Amino acid sequence: MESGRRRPVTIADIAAATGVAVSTVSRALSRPSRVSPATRERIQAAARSMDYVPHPPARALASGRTRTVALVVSDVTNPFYFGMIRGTQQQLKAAGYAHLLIDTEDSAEHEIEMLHTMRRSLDGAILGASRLPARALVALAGEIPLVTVNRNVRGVPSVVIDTPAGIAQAVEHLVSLGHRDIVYVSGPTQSWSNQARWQAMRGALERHGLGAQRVGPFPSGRGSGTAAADAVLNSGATACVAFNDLFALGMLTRLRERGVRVPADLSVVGCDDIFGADFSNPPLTTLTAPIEQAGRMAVSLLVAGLDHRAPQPQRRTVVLPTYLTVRESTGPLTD
Amino acid sequence: MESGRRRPVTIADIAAATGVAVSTVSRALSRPSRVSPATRERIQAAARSMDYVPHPPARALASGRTRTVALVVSDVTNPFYFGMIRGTQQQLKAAGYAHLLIDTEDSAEHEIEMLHTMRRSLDGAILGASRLPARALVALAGEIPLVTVNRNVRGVPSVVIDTPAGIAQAVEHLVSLGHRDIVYVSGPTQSWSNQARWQAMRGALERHGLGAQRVGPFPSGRGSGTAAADAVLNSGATACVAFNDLFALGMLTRLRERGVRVPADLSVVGCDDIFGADFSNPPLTTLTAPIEQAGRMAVSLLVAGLDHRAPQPQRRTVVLPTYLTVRESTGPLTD
DNA sequence: CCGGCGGTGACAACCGTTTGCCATGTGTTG
DNA sequence: CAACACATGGCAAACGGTTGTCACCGCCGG
Repeated sequence: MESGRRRPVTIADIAAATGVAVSTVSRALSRPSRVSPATRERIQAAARSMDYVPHPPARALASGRTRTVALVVSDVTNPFYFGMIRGTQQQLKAAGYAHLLIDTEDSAEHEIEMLHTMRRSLDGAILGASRLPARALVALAGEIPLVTVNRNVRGVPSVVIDTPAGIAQAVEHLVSLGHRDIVYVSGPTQSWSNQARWQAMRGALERHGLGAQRVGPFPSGRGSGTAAADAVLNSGATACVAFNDLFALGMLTRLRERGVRVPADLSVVGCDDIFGADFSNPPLTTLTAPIEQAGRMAVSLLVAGLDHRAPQPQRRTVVLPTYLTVRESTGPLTD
Repeated sequence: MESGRRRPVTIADIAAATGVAVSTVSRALSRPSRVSPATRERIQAAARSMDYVPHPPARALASGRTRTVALVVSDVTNPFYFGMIRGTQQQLKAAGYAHLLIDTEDSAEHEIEMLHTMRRSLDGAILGASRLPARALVALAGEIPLVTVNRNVRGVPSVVIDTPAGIAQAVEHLVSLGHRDIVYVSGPTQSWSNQARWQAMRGALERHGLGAQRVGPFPSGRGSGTAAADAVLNSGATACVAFNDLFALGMLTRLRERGVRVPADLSVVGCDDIFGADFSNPPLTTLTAPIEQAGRMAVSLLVAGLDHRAPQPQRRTVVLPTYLTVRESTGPLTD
C-alpha cells in the first residue's frame, strides 16, 4: 500500500521495473498504438501498480503543449461571466484541458501583457468580451490560439451572441405595448457589445419611424443603475432597454426607491438573462442569451483547431441566437 | 521592433548577447541580489530589449514550483462560489500566482482523483467546501499544500465562516418577532456547513426552550426551493432558516406561486448573502458572510506557507464573523 | 607581504518527458 | 528463397530553465 512518500515515480522507474526503455514507456502511455499490445499492457499495469502520475510541466517542456486553456474576462465580478465560466469549465474538462482563469480588470494593457506573459504556459485562450482594439487582437492571435466571444474580428475565430437580433424583438414588444419614447441605456464605450446593441436599437426604432435616444455611457456594474435610472427618468422616456441585466437590475432597485412603478410608469428590458433576472422585483423582461453554450462553443472551436495540425477553416464564426423573455418589468403604457 | 517570430528568446540567447553564463542570466532574472548591480542591470536591459519571456513549464520542471494554485469547488454553478472565485482571484493575482479552476461535480472521488493527478502542476490548492472525509483530506494535505474553506479538519489550515454564531442571531431575531415554530431547511448531508448550521440552530432554539425541527435534506440548487417550501408549509412552522440563500431564493419563488405571503404568512432567512439576495422579492433577510474575504484569507494562508520553508505554525485556522442582515423576508407573526 | 575571506560568476548536473532516427526482427511478396 | 516493407523498441538529443559547487578575483587585516 504505502509506496513511501519519497521520490515520485517517473517513467524511468517504470522502464526499469518492466525492462524496457523509457521511450517505450512514454509511448505506451501517451501514444498507445505505437507499441505492441503485449508490452503496452505490461507497462500500463506497472504504471498503475506503482501509482505513476505524469508530470505535466515536464510533458509541457518536451512537447510544447500544456493542456491548459485560459478564460480571460474583464472582471470576474460580473455575473455575465459566471455563465461563461460554467460553460468553458464543462467543455474544457470534457476535453481534458485544465482551466485557467485570468482577470484583466478592464484594462487592455493588462490583457495584452498577461496573455503575452502566459502564452507559453497555455495552449490557447478564450477571450470573453475583449476590450482589445482589433489590430492588437490580431497580433495576439498570432502568438497564441484565440477564440473570442462577443467580439468579431476578421481572422480570429469567434462565437457571438446575436443580441442585436433580440433587440429588434424587444423593440417590437415595447412598441406593441404602446411605447413611443424608448431610450437605450449605454454601457462602456469600448464594449463591442454595447456598440452593437445600440446600433441594433437605432435600426429597429427607425424602422418604426421612431427616433433613438440614449443615456450614458455608464461604467459596468450594478451601481450604475442608480445614475441610469435617474437619467432615464429625466429623459421622459416611457420604456428603456439597458445595455445589460446588471444595469437593469440596478435600475429596478433605484426606481423602487424613488417610488416609480415598474412597469406602470416605466418599462425596462435588460440583456443577457443573468442569474437573478428571474426573481428580481419585478422579474425582468430580458433578452435571454445562451451564455453557457457560448462558452462551450468557444472551447470546441479552440480545441478543434488545437489537435489537428490540419489547416483549419479560416474565419470560423458561429453566431448564437437570443430570444426575448417577457416577464414583468414591461407592460402597456398607462399614462 | 519586429524581432522575428521565429524561435522564442531563451536565457541562453541573453547569455550569448551579454557574454555571461546562462546561470548568471538565470540568477540576474530570478534572484537579482545574487549578482552584482552592474551585470544585473546589463542582463536585465538585454532581456527587456530582446523581449524575453520566461518559460513557465521549464521553470517548473527545474524548480519544482509552478506558481499556480487551484481553487477547487464542488459546483461552479453555485453562486456561493462566485464570491470565492473573486476573492481568490484577486489575492492570487496580487501574489503572482496563476489561478486554476477545478470543478469536482460534487463527487469526493473526483476531488481526490483530480487533485492527485494535478498535484505536480500545482503549488497548492484551496478547497471550497470540500466534501471529503477527514482522513482523505489529511492524506491529500500530505501530497500537496492545502487550505480549506468552511471545513475544519485538524492539521489542515483553514478559514471558516462563523455562520453558526450568525444563526444564533437569526434565531434571536425570529423569536423576538414572536415566532415559536422555527424550522431548519437542511442541505446535503455530507456538507460540513450544513451540519454546523443545524447544530447551531438546535442549540439556539433550545436556549429559548424551543424544540428544533428540520425538513430535508435537499440537494444543492435553487430548484430544491420548491420542495423545501412545500415541506416547510406542511410542517406548520411560521418561520424558517434555510441552509443557504439558493434554497431561500428558490423558496421565495415557490411561495409566491402558491400565494403565500412573505413575511406575513412565513418568515424566511437565508445564509451567505449571495448575489441576488438583496433584490429578490422580497429582499432576503440573511446571514451575511464575508465570502470574498474568506477567499482572500485562504490564499494568504496558503502562500504564506509556500514561500518560507520556515516551519509554519501548525494548525492555522482563522474564523470570520458573520452578521445578520435584516431585509424584508422576515416579520412579526401575524396569524 | 601573505593568508584568508566575501562576493561574483562559470560549470555542469539535473528536472521528467517527448520524439526523430535507427537497428532489429518478423511477416509478406515476387 | 531472396528481398523488402513494416512493426517494434532502443538510443540519445532536445525542451528551457535552476541550483549546488567551485574557481577566481580583489580586498582586507595582521
